[in-house]
Amino acid sequence: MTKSSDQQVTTRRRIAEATLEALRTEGFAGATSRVIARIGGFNQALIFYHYGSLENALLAALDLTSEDRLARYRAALDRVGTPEELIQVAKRIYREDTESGHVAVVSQLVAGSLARPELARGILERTEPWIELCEDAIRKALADSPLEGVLPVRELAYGLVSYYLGANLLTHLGGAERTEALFEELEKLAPAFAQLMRA
Amino acid sequence: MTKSSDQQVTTRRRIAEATLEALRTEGFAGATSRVIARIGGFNQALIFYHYGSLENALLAALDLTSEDRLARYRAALDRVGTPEELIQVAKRIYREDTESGHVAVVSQLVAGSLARPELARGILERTEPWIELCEDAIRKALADSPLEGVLPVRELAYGLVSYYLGANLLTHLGGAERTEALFEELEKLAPAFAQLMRA
Amino acid sequence: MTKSSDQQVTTRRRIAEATLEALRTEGFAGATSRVIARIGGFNQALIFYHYGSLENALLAALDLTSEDRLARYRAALDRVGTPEELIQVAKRIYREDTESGHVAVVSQLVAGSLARPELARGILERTEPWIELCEDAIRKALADSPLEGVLPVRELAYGLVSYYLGANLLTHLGGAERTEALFEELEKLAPAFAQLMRA
Amino acid sequence: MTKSSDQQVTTRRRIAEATLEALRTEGFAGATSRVIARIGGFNQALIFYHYGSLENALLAALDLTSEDRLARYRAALDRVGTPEELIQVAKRIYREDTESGHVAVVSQLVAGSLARPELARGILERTEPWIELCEDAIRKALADSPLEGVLPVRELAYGLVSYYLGANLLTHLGGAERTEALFEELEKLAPAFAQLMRA
DNA sequence: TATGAATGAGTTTTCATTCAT
DNA sequence: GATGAATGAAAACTCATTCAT
Repeated sequence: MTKSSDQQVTTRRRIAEATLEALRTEGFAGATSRVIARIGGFNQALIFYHYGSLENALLAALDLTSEDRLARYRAALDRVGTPEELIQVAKRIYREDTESGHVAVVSQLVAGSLARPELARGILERTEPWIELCEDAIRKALADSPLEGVLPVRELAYGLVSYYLGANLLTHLGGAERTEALFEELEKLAPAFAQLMRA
Repeated sequence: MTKSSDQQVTTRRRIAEATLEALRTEGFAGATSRVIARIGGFNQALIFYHYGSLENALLAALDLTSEDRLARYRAALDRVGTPEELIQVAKRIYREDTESGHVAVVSQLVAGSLARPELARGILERTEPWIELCEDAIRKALADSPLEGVLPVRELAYGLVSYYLGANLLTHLGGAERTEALFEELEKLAPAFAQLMRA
Repeated sequence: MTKSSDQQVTTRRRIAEATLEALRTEGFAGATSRVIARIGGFNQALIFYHYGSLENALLAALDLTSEDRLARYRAALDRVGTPEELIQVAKRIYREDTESGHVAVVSQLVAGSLARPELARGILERTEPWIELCEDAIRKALADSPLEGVLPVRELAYGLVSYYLGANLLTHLGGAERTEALFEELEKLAPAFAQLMRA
Repeated sequence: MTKSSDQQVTTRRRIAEATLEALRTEGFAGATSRVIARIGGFNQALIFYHYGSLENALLAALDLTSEDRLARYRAALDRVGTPEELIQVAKRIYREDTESGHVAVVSQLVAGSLARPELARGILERTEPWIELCEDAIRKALADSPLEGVLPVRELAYGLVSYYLGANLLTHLGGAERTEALFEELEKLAPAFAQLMRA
């Protein structure tokens, strides 16, 4: 790899990181080229030089955080065997995501993209791997149970992703504890559910 | 009631209605004071005279649509007795909301409020009656079943509202059929679930 | 007329005048909203409030100078009887236009509109009365001569307007004396031409 | 000539050609360094390395097309003897120029240079050979006629160039047929004019 | 009560040009 | 000789809001 392409990679990444930071701290409406440039310490025009448009930079920021989270979750799911464990992992993921700001960024982008068809398309594409992740999770949890083959896995996975998005939105409106409470209750119910599944 | 206060009520309502229409047709980002004034056929400044800020007008628009829908849903739920019926009602509500544009407005507002704490607070407050509605619905569906008193009604209700919000967001990003598909599958499963409940 | 509509007229006019001044002193490329606002002593946004777009303001400026000049020329032509007088009037018009900056503005706009179809349309429309003016002039000069009915008046008029535009462009590139020289020579030839016409 | 200077010539020419193409297809306003570089398949900075500024590159493009056209027209004029033929040649030249895009480029440059004194100077210089061409043409058409020595050849030549420029501008604003119509009429009149000249 | 006019601050994007390599 | 990266300055336009009337 030559020096210049090295540098390009670095700069592109710096821009994506600044964009991510802007989304985290200022939200979608605040992630303007000016703000991103100030955060990253570079010229506004650099964003357009490297990404062509703000929207592309926003998608790059989304990729930055998503790829990292996806990898982590896949690893976590590999160690999951029972429904109880699944709920626990889901709860941990939600916490981690909330604390790291990942979900904040995702929900900001999803919400903000409502008015921008181009951006919406990019985001919809990026939803796919998450739905697949959920599918795998559900499939694993149901394996060797009487529910295997009965529940509509693909649709439930889509429902889970929908729920996550909505929960994040509400969390940001100020409903964090209530989402936590739901997890707590589900955790309590999990053993009963597991028993049911074995029957 | 004097004539002037009469007229004030009327004007306030006209503004709220124009705001609602703007949200429906142009989305949150397009619901600017200029657009609202054009739709309603009045002066931009009137919005600020009557509501003090755009955000308040947006909340008034939300109230306008919410009160109407809430009343309708309460009536629908009064006639629900079984889980099967509940699912059917939920599906019908989702369809109606989607077609009427109500959910579009709600999700636009929730999404748009992410960056505006003032607006976010107002919207969170207005979530409460919807959660209560869901609570009642769940409670009714579980009545006289072995699950009564076992499932965490309040938390599940919050989860349902979260899901609705997320589903709407994804619907607007272009995932309408998939949400429909989930409802179809749940409808098929409802009888089995009802039977389970009776055991 | 109410005060407010009075004021509106005044402000619209102030904007058009500032735009005209900007065209005169800074040329088409320099007639930006910022420059116009600085010249007129008002806010940039005011231009868009009153005219919707920069192009409309530019056309308003064109109208401002054109209407005035057209009226003047019509009056001058009313007093013209012979070809000699016509040439003299044409020469005087060219001088006045050059000195007043009218032709500078027109050629700037015509030139600048090459890249802007919307603007070009507006300008083309405004060419019509000038072509008609030339038609009248030619027709009058040929009246009762053997050339009457022989020369293609309408086409020649269009040719004259074309020439004026080109001459102005070249004048601004630095060729003023040469255009003047042509007028001088034509003036000398006019008597011979007049005599020819009577034959 | 060394290899490197050979290559330099080639590159300079490639740049000028790309600039010409940009002027032809995108107009003056669209002939930006970015566009030129894209068309030519080289780096933006190369333009400045070889020509110092965009304006110089634009002038080089003008030279490229002008030299070619000039040579062609000189050849055409060599075969012209009568006024009838002259009009025909003029008409053909106008058509060819319009179709080849040459006049588009010239008028774009003249128009665009209004606001740039440096560019204007360069373009004015390049007008000279065209005026001379017209002078030769007129002189030839008048040879051995009673008008020889009477008409102001140099001034008329300048007038013709002015007219050509203006006609091109108007053609681009949308008045192509009208310029054509003038040529048609002049063609019809040419025989009468020729006869007059012989008298 | 209602409005037209006005504005400061902001938006995304583009430009010609420079510079280190 | 050639290039990718970078930038300051500027463009047209929009916004929520204010204010005098």
